[in-house]
Amino acid sequence: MDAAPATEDTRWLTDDEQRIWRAYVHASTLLEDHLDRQLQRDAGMPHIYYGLLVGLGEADGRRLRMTELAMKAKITRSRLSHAIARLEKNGWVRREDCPSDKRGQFAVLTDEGYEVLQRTAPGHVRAVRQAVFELLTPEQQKSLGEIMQIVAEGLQPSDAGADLPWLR
Amino acid sequence: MDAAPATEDTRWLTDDEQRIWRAYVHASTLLEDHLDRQLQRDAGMPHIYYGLLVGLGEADGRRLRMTELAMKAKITRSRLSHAIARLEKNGWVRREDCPSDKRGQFAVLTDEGYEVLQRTAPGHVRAVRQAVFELLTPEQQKSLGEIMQIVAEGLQPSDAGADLPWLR
DNA sequence: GAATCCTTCTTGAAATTTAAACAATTGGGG
DNA sequence: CCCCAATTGTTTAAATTTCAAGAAGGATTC
Repeated sequence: MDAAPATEDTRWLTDDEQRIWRAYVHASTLLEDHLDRQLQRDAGMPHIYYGLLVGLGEADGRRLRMTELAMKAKITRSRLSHAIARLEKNGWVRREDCPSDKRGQFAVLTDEGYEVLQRTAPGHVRAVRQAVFELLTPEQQKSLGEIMQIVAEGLQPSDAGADLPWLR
Repeated sequence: MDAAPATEDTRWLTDDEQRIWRAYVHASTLLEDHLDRQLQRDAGMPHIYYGLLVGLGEADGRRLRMTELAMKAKITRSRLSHAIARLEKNGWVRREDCPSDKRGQFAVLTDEGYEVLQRTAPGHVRAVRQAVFELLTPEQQKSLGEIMQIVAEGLQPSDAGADLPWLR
């Protein structure tokens, strides 16, 4: 809990940058709250848990290794362990041992979990549409995608091009 | 935990919309995690708590009614109560009774809290710069601000124009 | 001024997340 | 084969958030 070097003068945010940053923080907070409530009400789980079911639903055999799922969802393995335990209690996911690696576990979407997904997906898509896409012009949508792609890449550089080390 | 009307065909997200939405979800997740870790490490508190101190620091007399602070930070009063209790233990905030409303409480930034803010703000600003502003063109920054402003307004309509009810 | 509803804030319990530590297994060198 | 570092996933406890309920003061109504 130490501090940052105050030696050199800090380059503060300009007024414009402040407005932009605050708009982002507020909007993302409100949006996440909104979607959490929508899904908690209609599907009985928070947004991140819903994302786990979606991830499994899209995977081959509706199953994924824990680590893969954690990476896909951008959460820690620890957090995933707890989340899957909860979803298992709901009967929406089950675990299976990995044959080729005795340490490994698969998280598998159950039929019941798949039904939950089918039943609740329309409402969630509608919520996202109403909160975001219906309010933005096509240009703004495109811009949002590009911006978020850049930010994500900055925080979690993908290995695209990792086989071309001389380009780095 | 009921579902949404599957009667009418759902209007799913297009491929483009999917990409945009996923980019947003991933980037915002990564960014919030990143800032939480940065502030937890350097300031000993999560991002939202830091925002509370900032809110108080900017207020007249470095104090705000609980409800005002909760609205400014976009969190529930309950969550704020717990958060302020924690910040009080740290000695960074103290509570004071409101003279004009016996139900009311002020959250007041202490000198110690102010110092924490001063000491840690440069590092936080740097983190935000590095993760966002340095990666975006001026046009993208402007666009981001506009988009987030729109989304926030959609989820939490301000009362701008509330005195012109005939316009609604 | 009494009844009633609303607002303000807190509380306690349950759910979730974080952080750190751990067991089990794998894979690579020597 | 043996040693050792890295990987995989879980577990525990502490911190935080959510949810529902409630205490207390204020505001409105009649």
